[in-house]
Amino acid sequence: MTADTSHILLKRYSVQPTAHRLAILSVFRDATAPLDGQTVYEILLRQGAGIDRATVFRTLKTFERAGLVQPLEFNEGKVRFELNRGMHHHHLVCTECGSIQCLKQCELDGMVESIKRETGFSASFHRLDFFGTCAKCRKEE
Amino acid sequence: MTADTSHILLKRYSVQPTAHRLAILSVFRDATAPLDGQTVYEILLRQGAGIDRATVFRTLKTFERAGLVQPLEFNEGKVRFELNRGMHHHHLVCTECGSIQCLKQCELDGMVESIKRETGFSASFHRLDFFGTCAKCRKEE
DNA sequence: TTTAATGCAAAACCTTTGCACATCA
DNA sequence: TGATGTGCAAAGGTTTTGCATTAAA
Repeated sequence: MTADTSHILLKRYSVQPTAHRLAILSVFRDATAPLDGQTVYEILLRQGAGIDRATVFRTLKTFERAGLVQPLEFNEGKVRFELNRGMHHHHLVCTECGSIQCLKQCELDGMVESIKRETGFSASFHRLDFFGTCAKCRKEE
Repeated sequence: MTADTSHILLKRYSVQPTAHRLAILSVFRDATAPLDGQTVYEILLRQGAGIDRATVFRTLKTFERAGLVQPLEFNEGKVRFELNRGMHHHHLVCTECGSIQCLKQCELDGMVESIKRETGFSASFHRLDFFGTCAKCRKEE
């Protein structure tokens, strides 16, 4: 991913592409798991970016409202975010090592339909996360 | 539900049944939606119970560890809990009025199986919550 | 020039913790 | 008595906010 595509991506989501926002977006593009605000802030500091924590949190809210990232909660007392890469999916959260894997896709469209039919509730999005023990931790026991 | 059955319930979960814990349990039994610690605390104060906030939060952790309640997160910056009434289920969270309904049951056992087969991840529990607009709010628009 | 983004400092909010005292087994 | 629960006060961690300054459209 070049800086150019990041620039275009922000514009597509109607987010003004500043240097800080491009940097934050880049952190998410490099990430292998959803990140919380404090972690994003620390990564940027380590990269030598002079940025304020408040800016990071404000930007995450901006990204969220724009639909660029999705908030996730894994029972940690904080909110993580992940890039909205088009393909909606779910997570496997290992309660031993803390690793978070993504499932390839979501198979709940039928469920959304039947909920609407039966309850009148119109679900615009959903979250499905599995908590348990990952393959690696299972072997180690 | 009598006070007696609450007493027995706590013992069954190996939780020492004190007056405060019975009161907190009773709040959950009367609740129609999952509750966060601060709300439980305020309900108890309104009922005239002299209890400390720390005791409420400590008790919720105790209940959670004992398996008596389940923690839930709905993107609110706080944790809600609901009584573990045996029947595992999911939620419909209205993003307009904030109401939370429960679905009758869960149909994801097959998915848990296929995840284990395909990824080796052993899911001991999961969370599935739908966010959108409830029937009432849809009509009002 | 007019609007939006940022840094700084402070605060808000939810939650946890240390310690002394009270209560239960 | 010995272990556990509780109140009080303080602090921890995450996130938000007001305001002056800076940068962008």
